[in-house]
Amino acid sequence: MNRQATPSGGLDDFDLKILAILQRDNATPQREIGKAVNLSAPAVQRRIRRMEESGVIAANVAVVDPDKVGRPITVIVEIAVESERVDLLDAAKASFAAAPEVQQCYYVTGEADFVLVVTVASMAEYEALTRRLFFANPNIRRFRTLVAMDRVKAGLTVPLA
Amino acid sequence: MNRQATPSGGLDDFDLKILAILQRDNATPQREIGKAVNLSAPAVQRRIRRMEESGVIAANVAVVDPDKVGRPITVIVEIAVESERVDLLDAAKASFAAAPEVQQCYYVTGEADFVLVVTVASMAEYEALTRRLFFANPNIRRFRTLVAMDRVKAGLTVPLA
DNA sequence: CCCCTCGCGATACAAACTTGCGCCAACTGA
DNA sequence: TCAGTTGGCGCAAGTTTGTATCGCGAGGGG
Repeated sequence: MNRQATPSGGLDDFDLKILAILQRDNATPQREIGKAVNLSAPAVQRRIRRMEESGVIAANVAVVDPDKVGRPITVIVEIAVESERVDLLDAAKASFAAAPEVQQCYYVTGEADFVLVVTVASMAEYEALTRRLFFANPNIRRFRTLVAMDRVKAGLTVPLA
Repeated sequence: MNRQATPSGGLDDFDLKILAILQRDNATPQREIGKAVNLSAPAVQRRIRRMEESGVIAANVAVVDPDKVGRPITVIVEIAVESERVDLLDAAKASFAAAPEVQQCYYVTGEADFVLVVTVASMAEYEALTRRLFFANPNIRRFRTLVAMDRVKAGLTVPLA
């Protein structure tokens, strides 16, 4: 085991460099990655596979521009619940997670209980979503809507080392 | 022009189906995509290329699990500014966008002016970030921190049609 | 001191992508 | 109505890319 100086997760510097490249563009040929990190293509391939199997790489996806597919509106929603009973929270989580308009959902501490990032085609659609997800759930005490005027930055990139 | 019934963007049903697949897994072979949508592999390839060039597909990336690379903490930050002067807002946007810990940044209407999604390794790192991004900027009036206890759902998937 | 294990590099193979070509359908304008 | 034009599809060949196998060298433990 010569994977040296691994601060966490069993990843060495090679893995981190490969991840950084894949995070930016996962269509990069393995040979090119190998050249960039001074490793052979098969070695790169083995490391990628290992990271996919271990879940370090959770998915390989295409990022779609919401504006270009008729979904120009992003809203952030803060939600406060009545009761923090586990079953009720789980039900809320499940309903949020099941909605395709909900890109992201975080259960948080602080003045709110949930924060949602939602993509919709129109405010009418958002209004319909509020009925379906919020007003229909008696455990939701109130929610606060913040409409995004500018999507300054939107990604899932994780800083590496 | 037989691209029929295109509600927006010049995309037909084939394109949308292809997008739906690529959004879930962009390593899917084109041949397999072709079989799924009843098109030949080259046709799929042409459509993908066109969508990449037109920006419908903004990027092809690997999604990295933050937990697995030593960044277990996600926080949502709401920021209120003093002045809405354009140059000051742009400066703030630029500073947020430049920070690698900031995954997402939205400029919003409502009680807050910005919403940030931030990934950090520890609260100490977050504290350092607040100094660097918030306290160092006199135009930031106040900020509210919501620490995520559960990342219920986190993606960039856009609902299609 | 030797053996065992593990990872890397090189090569060979298989699969996927990419390109060029001919065909067909739909739109345009006379 | 009909010819011209445009744009997309499928097929097949060429090329790139990904994948498996082998042997080698470097630690670690018996």
